Amino acid sequence: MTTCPEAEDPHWLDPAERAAWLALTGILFRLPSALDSQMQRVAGLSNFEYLVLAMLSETPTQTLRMSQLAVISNGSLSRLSHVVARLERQGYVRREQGPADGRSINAVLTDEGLAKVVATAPGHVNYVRHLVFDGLTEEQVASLEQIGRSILERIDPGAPFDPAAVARLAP
Amino acid sequence: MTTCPEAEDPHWLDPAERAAWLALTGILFRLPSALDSQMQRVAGLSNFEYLVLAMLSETPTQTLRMSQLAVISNGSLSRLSHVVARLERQGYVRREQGPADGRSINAVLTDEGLAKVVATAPGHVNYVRHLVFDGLTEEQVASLEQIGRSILERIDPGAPFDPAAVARLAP
DNA sequence: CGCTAAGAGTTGAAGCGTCAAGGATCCGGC
DNA sequence: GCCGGATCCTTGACGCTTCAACTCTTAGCG
Repeated sequence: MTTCPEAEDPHWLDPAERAAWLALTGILFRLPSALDSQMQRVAGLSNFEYLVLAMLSETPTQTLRMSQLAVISNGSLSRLSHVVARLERQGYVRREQGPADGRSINAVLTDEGLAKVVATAPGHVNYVRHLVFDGLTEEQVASLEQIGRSILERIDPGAPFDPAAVARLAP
Repeated sequence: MTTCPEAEDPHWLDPAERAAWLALTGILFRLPSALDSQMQRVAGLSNFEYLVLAMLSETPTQTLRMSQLAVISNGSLSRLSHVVARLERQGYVRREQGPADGRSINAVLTDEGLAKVVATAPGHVNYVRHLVFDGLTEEQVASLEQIGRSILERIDPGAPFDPAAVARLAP
């Protein structure tokens, strides 16, 4: 992101690319809002807060250290710190010292937090399915994955793709 | 968005869908940040601010009424109002009464605003090409458009897809 | 052993978006 | 001709994210 080609070469998008770009930016603006407002309405959570809880819930011990949690939930450490502070205030998460490294802090999902995820997840999945997958063929789903991976690889070369894979690295 | 199926039916995503969903959420989180920070760095503008200026510049008279501009730049009217206020302070945009309807306000791109777009657009397009299109085949580009349209149609049924088409409706 | 550099996490301030409220103008029925 | 509702836009407050310090800890190196 720091080094990138910005050579001025007015080489515009062709019509097919332009159409695709329009569709992509439309998604970029509208899908997060849709997810956020549904989540806010039915669970009183932001989409990112839910994601943090969900990631914790998918781990064997409901525990993840902050820096890992930040990566797999696609957020900065600073953002996560603020969010976990809020979630802790609401009783969904608890923070404790990691045993090995004196610098590390583990976020732990509380029972209430787990209950919240269990209560919220099905509706969330249904909504995602309704907005995205119900309208796509199998081939399109496969294509979407390939396209997404390609773009992600270009934004952040060598970045981990699957959150679960990152979580499994946990000590 | 107000009415949607939330019947609790724990019908999870299959592996292919899950992989696609991971890729899509990755894009949803990371692509906007990447675009925003590049735009901030090279032009001192947010991506949304740039979009507003760009939409105005593509219009024959560099003029669009606020409500239309809000739609084609994928934002709420309130957001646009704040943003145009900032852009006006910077001298890139001017606001004037629409002649026909006493309620309508036209946003007009100033000469400085046009110059800003002209200076910024090539680098932006190159960056978009670099992040997105350089990694995709023709078939994938076509597929991306279809997928995007499908999702957008489901988020907001009957919404206009092509900004240019909306702009052409301008009186 | 110190001593410096790098990593982990937190904090506070500043900026932006959303939401709810409000003022202004237009339209439709009576 | 006028009153009620709808449309267009703005405003202010609040909440969240980012950014830039800052603290505390660990690792490397002489």
